[in-house]
Amino acid sequence: MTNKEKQTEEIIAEAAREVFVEKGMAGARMQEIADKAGINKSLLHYYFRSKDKLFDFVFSKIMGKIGGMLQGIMQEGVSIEDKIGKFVDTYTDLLSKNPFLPNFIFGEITRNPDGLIKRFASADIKPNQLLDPLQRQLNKEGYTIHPHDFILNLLSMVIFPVVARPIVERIFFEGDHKAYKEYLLSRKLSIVDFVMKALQGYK
Amino acid sequence: MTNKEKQTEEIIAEAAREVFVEKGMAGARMQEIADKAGINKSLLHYYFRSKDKLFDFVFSKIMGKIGGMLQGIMQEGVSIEDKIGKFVDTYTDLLSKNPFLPNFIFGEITRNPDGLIKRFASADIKPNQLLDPLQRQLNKEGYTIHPHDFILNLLSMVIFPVVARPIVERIFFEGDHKAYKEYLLSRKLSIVDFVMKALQGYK
DNA sequence: ATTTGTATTGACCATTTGGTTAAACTCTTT
DNA sequence: AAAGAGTTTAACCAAATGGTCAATACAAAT
Repeated sequence: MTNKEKQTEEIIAEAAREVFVEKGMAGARMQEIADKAGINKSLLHYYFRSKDKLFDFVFSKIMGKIGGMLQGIMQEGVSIEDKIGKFVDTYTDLLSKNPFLPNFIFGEITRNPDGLIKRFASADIKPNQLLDPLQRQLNKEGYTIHPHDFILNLLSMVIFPVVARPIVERIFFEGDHKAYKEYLLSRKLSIVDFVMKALQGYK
Repeated sequence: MTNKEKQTEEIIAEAAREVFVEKGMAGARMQEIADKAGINKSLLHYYFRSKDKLFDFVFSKIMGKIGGMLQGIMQEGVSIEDKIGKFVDTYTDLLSKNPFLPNFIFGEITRNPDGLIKRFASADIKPNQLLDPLQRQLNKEGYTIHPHDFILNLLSMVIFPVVARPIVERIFFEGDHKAYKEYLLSRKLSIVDFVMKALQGYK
């Protein structure tokens, strides 16, 4: 039945997401996905014809979700500082709950860069619709920093500490995971502060 | 002969480094390493007993090299601004020549975080010897920023744009690789500028 | 209850892949 | 040149892995 179909497909997709995100395309095993979904391996191929197809499905879904969040934040006509704050807040929470996500995304994008164009298209993400308004806004508020630098610095400071989690956790907090997570959340304020202080220098 | 042995081992290690760094542990194939080294696959196992051992050798060597560079820069008794400048310069060049390096390192460290402790020990890296002097220096020069935030922000801005290369290259430069690379180098100044401007706010 | 279409499974297959082994080659030593 | 140690190769192996297929369980419709 369609209802049952939808449910099983959902269960499989979620199991696949977890395994793919943690192990990557090459490291993921169809058997492990099947086990995690509590089904037979053949059923994976019944719903999604191949590993590639399943991966594609999972990856596109993730990209769409992330891109959508970004567009939501950036499109609102609020001040630079509020945008920064909301961006840092939203993505810090997201990454805090999905620590493997950045590594997964960048790893797979590096492995197959050509897929990016297709994915942007299918997820309906239009980068220029994010960049151009930001540039105008920076101009209008009198900041001379190039928007490429601005957005990249901001993204870096939010995402990188998650990518480098094992190192940060060990070196800064002697392996204390709780301390690391608290620090990550405390960076919400810290990053906004840092960026705003830097921006003052560009006025 | 020991001379010949050394030479072949070197060739193998270099081939293995290239393949491992680009494909990761799970994605790398012993056959591909053998091909790249221009030798028989059996010879890989003759020199390095297993894929794991070979990987371990390659990874430790890389970590040692990177850690060494970092220690070299940080230990010198120069001003904060000069340290930042030298750090950004050195690592931007390194990453520009080894674009797969960050993804590789963070991917593998995420895959096997426990190996980190062992690796730091064997590469003779002592994180506190880097952090403590920096903290004192920030204090002495009157900056109130926490050294964790400072060092993480700096690392982020240098490393992240390389990790996210395919995305940056596509969105910012419509896939123009040369433009991306030039931008990466131009960030040397841009980052130092940004960080110094931010630091002014912490005085 | 029987049929019919869908969902699910177990057994099986072909290929890939890390690894082994015995033979062959090379180079040095005597 | 013969011996011998170290180096390199081709052939092979066992396990893992993505994928197929025929058979079965299941649910709804007749």
